[in-house]
Amino acid sequence: MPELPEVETVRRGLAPVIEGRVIARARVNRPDLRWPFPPGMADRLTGARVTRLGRRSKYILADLSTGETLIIHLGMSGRMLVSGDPLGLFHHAHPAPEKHDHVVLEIEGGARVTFNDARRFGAMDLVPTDAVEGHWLLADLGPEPLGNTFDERYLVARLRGRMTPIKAALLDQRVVAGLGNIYVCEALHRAGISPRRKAGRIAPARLATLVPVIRDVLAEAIEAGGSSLRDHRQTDGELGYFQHSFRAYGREGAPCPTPGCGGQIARIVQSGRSTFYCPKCQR
DNA sequence: ATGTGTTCCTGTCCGC
DNA sequence: TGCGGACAGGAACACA
Repeated sequence: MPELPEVETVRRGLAPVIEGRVIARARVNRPDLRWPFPPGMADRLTGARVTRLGRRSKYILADLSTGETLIIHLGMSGRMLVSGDPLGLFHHAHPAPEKHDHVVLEIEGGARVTFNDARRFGAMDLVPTDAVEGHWLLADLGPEPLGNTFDERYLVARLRGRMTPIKAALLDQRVVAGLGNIYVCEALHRAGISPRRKAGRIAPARLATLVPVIRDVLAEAIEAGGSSLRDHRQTDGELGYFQHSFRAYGREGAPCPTPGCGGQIARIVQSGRSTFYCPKCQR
């Protein structure tokens, strides 16, 4: 499911279509996703202008002229597809409705934004804009990995004493917000750190190398439109293509791409989730 | 507090 | 083809 690069890709595709525009009509086709929609959500969206489309971690935040903000999480399989873009340059005419089209926003001027989420692990909520940071889903999030407060000092201090494997620590959204299974595997491979190593037992200098590596892999993935394994699509329906640049994720049995390593990518399970890494060059 | 396992839901793929 | 099981990009929740 979408991690930070996929969510940012979706935000960037959505922004030119809805930022500054009015939601002419909102429609919900079921009462809930992972949780019930907030009361009267469709009515509260209808007629509102989207003043700004932002992102925090894996959440898309649509600030509205009504003083509220629509919080959107794509869960594992959520997509936001744009159709009928009046510019006609990037987006297709309205396609036939699909199974799992749960929320549809008709934008003044003719564009349509459709939220489709087969597995329904996604979520939406609508709260006063000044309450977004304190929202229970966002309140405990750690720093943005591409932001200034995520630096070597922070990471070393934050992981001091932690006995959990570094893989699990980086998946913990309170430590750093926005990484998921793919980009944690990719970052650890690039840093040459074993995913099994206890987070608090890694030498600070080695831990510090993770910071630029995480930034790099996320930036490259955003540049590539994210990674499409099965569900992720850009807002125009196109695939992302960063999956072609994976060095470890999903490559069990393949040769390790590290120059001169000669090892083989292995798959293990850590706290119920697949980890891909090279046992030879990741120590 | 910290760490781990389970759970939500649907779709797809692989082996028999 | 059909069927069962494993697995999937998240993360809240319950429990040791």
